[in-house]
Amino acid sequence: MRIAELARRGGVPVGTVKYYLREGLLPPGELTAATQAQYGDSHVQRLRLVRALLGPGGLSIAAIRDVLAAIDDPTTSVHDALGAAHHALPTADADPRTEDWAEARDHVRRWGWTVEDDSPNLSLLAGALHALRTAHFDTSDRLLDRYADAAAVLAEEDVATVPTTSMTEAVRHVVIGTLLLEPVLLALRRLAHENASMKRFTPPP
Amino acid sequence: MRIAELARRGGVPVGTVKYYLREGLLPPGELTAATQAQYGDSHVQRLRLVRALLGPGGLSIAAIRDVLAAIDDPTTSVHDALGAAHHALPTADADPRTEDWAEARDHVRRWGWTVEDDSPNLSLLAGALHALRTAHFDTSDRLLDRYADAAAVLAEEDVATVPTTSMTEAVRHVVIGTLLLEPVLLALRRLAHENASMKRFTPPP
DNA sequence: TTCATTGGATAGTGCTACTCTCCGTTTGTC
DNA sequence: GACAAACGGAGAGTAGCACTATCCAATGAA
Repeated sequence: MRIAELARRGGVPVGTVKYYLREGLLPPGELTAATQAQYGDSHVQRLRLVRALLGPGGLSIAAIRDVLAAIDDPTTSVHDALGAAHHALPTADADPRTEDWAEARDHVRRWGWTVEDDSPNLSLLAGALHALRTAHFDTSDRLLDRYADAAAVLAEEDVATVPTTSMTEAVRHVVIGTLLLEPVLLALRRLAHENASMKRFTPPP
Repeated sequence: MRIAELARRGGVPVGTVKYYLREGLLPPGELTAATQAQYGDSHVQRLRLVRALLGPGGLSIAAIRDVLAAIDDPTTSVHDALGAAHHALPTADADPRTEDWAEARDHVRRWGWTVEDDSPNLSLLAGALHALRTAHFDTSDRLLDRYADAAAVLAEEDVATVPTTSMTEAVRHVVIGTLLLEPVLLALRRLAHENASMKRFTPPP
């Protein structure tokens, strides 16, 4: 197919496809002449993946480029691909202060989790906890433990369902599952809040 | 205090404070002369709240304005404040297709949750599920049920710990808890993924 | 033959969250 | 009492991002 059909099947304007090609998010098509190229189904799938990561996934163009590079690199291990996905995500702009970072690390240690010492996710947690504190919102260890328990249960499940057939598939599954299930989880939590708040604060008719 | 100290205590440049004043995110100080105003501790707290919502919270200036208006309005009920917070959040730009929306609603019904028929969170869930599908990521009902269970447990806990002393405090607690615990949950899930992936895919030394 | 479409490159747009500059006024300091 | 620094307020300007528009020569379909 040519660029117009690729754009149509991906649900985006032609100009946007050209932009993605320029930015390296889509591999170039196979040139059949100086001004003619062919695209295949793999291009359609890649385009749709880019759109999913851009929208609900909340990634930037640059972050998507990193994630795709990790997916495409045949030497990437599943664990490294997950790391690449984490590194590619929007990190806290300013590195959190040492005390916040230490607090985050202590929590993780308390739960018996093994993570990299310089994991960007530790900075993320530190930043999130710092934000709560500056907003004067008390977070008891008990509350955090519950959140950690829930996160652990979901993560175990996610990792357990990684396909072992092909490394490429495994990497794809881990990256997409990590990134695209996040908005699902947030939406579910908000809906659950709505339900719980309804039951608690509005009297039945 | 005057604007320079307010800015220092909030950790932002003076120009940014002026911008927030202009945008209505901070109430004006008390004028003591034509070019002199006094700010209090409440301004510092409000400024820090704005920064927390802007950074880890991921809200836009306009969204923050709506959330603050709900917090400040003495007639807001706790349930309405939660709704205001949800409405203020970045919603999926395009309204999801009817089939996605119906699927989301069916899931919620299956879990026995009571939510508004036109809740923006339903659109959010629909968009998130649609993104997974376009990325060719299979989501079994069983997986979704696990995520829903986890979300329900956390939401029950969150709603149960809302202070009942003062309505203003309750509204503040609900809004901040809803918005600022989201990045905490995401960070925890990523750390749990890192831990689970480490245990599963890298052999012990 | 005609005319829209193609791949490719460059420049421009709209939006957001600031940031800069300017103004006349006030304050603290010498 | 002089005077530089800081003040509140307003408007214009900036940087980054994700496109979007325009142009070009070459090509394909009618």
